[in-house]
Amino acid sequence: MKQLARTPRDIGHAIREARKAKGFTQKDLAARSGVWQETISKIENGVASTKLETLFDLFAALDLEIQVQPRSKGSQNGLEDIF
Amino acid sequence: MKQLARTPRDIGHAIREARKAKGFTQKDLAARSGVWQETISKIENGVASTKLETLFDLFAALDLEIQVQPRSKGSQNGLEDIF
DNA sequence: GCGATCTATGATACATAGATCATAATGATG
DNA sequence: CATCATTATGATCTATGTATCATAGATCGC
Repeated sequence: MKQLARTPRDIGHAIREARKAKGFTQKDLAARSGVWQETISKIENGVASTKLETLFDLFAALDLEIQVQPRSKGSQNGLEDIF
Repeated sequence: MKQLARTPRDIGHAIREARKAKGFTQKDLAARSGVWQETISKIENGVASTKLETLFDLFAALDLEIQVQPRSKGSQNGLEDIF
């Protein structure tokens, strides 16, 4: 399961998906990551721009990592060679 | 050119690489992204945890995007099935 | 529908990221 | 070496992200 992200909102979605995929509640994730449930709620909803530090705390708790790559051409879905 | 990132420092490296690959100075990137040269310097050196917003400003100017994915097992280099 | 769990929201306080200016340090080049 | 471009550092101010507590709203099982 890979998720492209170009906006804070995209990141929020990816986190929510990963959290649910693991069967965690926000409170669970809070406990595992050290980030508060309220903060997680905001992040998942893209309400606020997050600090990288916080993001990586969440990623660690969710066993996620990110890959920095050139923008895939012509689409938002991460598939290349659409045209 | 894909760069794994699990820490703010990793992100800084990726940004510096991408910037140089495009032949931009920090000042160039500042002009294109709206982020100040001084701030870019700090980010590239992993001195400070960045805001996602700022990060995506830089990514946009560098034609980068990120992909959120499960941590690759057993290594830091993004290759799977090492063992 | 009720109660319990889960998520969102509002307020306050504090820490810190980023803008901004000045300047120092470093690096490349004639 | 001297100069110019590039990058780093230091200070101040402002904006905002996060912790924290309280609670409202939503969701789900019974």
